[in-house]
Amino acid sequence: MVEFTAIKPTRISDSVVEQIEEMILTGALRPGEKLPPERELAEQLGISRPTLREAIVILESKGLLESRRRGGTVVLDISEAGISDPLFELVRSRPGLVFHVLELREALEISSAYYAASRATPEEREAIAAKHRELEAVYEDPEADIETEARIDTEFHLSIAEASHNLALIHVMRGLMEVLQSGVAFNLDKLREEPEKHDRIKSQHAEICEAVIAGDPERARNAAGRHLSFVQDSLVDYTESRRTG
Amino acid sequence: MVEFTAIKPTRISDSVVEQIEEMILTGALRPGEKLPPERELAEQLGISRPTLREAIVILESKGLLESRRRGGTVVLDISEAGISDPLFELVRSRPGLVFHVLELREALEISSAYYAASRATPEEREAIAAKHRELEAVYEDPEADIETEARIDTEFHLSIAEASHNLALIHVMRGLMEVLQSGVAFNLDKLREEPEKHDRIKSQHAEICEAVIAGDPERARNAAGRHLSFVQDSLVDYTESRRTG
DNA sequence: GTTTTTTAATTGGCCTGACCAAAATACAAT
DNA sequence: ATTGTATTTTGGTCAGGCCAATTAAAAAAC
Repeated sequence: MVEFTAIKPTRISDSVVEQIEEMILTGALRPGEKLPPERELAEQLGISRPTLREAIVILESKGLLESRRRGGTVVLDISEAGISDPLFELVRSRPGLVFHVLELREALEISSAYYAASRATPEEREAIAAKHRELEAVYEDPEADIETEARIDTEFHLSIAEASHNLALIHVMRGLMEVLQSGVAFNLDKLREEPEKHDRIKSQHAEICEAVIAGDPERARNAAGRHLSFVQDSLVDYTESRRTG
Repeated sequence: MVEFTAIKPTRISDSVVEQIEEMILTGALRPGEKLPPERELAEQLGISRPTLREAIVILESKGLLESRRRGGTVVLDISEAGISDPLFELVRSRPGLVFHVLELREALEISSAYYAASRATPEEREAIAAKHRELEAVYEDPEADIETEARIDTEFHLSIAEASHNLALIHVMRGLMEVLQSGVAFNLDKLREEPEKHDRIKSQHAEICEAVIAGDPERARNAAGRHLSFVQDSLVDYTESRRTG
């Protein structure tokens, strides 16, 4: 008995998607270029407008096109598209989910800190301390840009996760931090611009660092919890204030 | 000078995409389930069929739905859609990582229970209670096979995660439970065969359930923590005893 | 009575044609 | 010249219809 794979009759809109996708990828359609108006293009392709629109909205959801009323449909920059993690896509398309991700991060950081305090090797403790010193240095440096600070911050937290000796935890944390940093980080960065909050974050980092290095799991866990709660609350405040005034 | 961010008038099809997407991600729409016929659904949503179709083809291109002529539109298995999770492969190749996954699960369950107790709607609380009753019934049924019990068990825990209203949490929990169930479940199932431990798990489930339904976040969090700690410890015991004797 | 064939109903795929509203342009008025 | 007002372009949406695949029911054949 031979096995046959189910065949899917190609939908007309799907082949249009492929066609335009290829034109964009090969450079036949360059970023910024404008597609013909829907009515016109539909006629050129010999299909109806609703069908063409199906293709267009798909390409739009893929981040390859953008349509504006009266403005036509333009090709976007491909370099801004990409990344396959479904979670990433989700958050990118719906910024409100940052809070979900932060809650998840809180859960993970608490565990990370706890296990790191219990299990970290002397080398790992030293690595964490080193990252923390680096972070403090960036804090003091008026020249340092916000992006560098965010990167070091992330690395500091990841170094703790790594010391937890839990591959699953590390795996998820890595993905999470990536999501938070690319495309959403601007939100978090705003926090750093408020000196008062900046200072509290600084001391929270120090506390986590000390607890982990001292090998006090309970204290590390609590410190991590406080830190993430504070970040969440601050972000809520910021979002609120921007919304209302 | 105030800064204004460009606003894009939401397209109807996009909001439908979000709506259905969320229903799938939260589990309101389960894999295999069939959507109403396009004409009917369009009427329910108060929109036209072409517009609804735009939403459907987008979801199809994302791998969340599949439409067949005459067959209707069905929800695909999200886990099969994004095969990409490396965690799965990792655990498969190294069974020792079950403990890592269990620790991660502990972190997630604690948060899930906490937020579920805070945020669950009456419907969700009832759903959780129903799953728990189902689980209790399986406990009593001497005919029930271990596999069914494991499945219901998983569903019970997932129903709590879903009530947390946190998509990121749900997303990771789903993947985790799948990893635990396929290929590693045999380990956990052994626990059920020891009557004494079985009973304790049973009462722990009851406690989590009660706390979540009562809306007591602290108690829910603690109950979840105790449960997962116990599962971990039991598994350590079992692994030890098998290794030494 | 069981199997095969025919028929009918359901449902996604596609089309035509139209109206609306946002936005850019051209034009008129101040 | 600047402001205000039509006009036109163009995406967003709707309405209703036809086609074709597929399944389920009914009829026919065995």
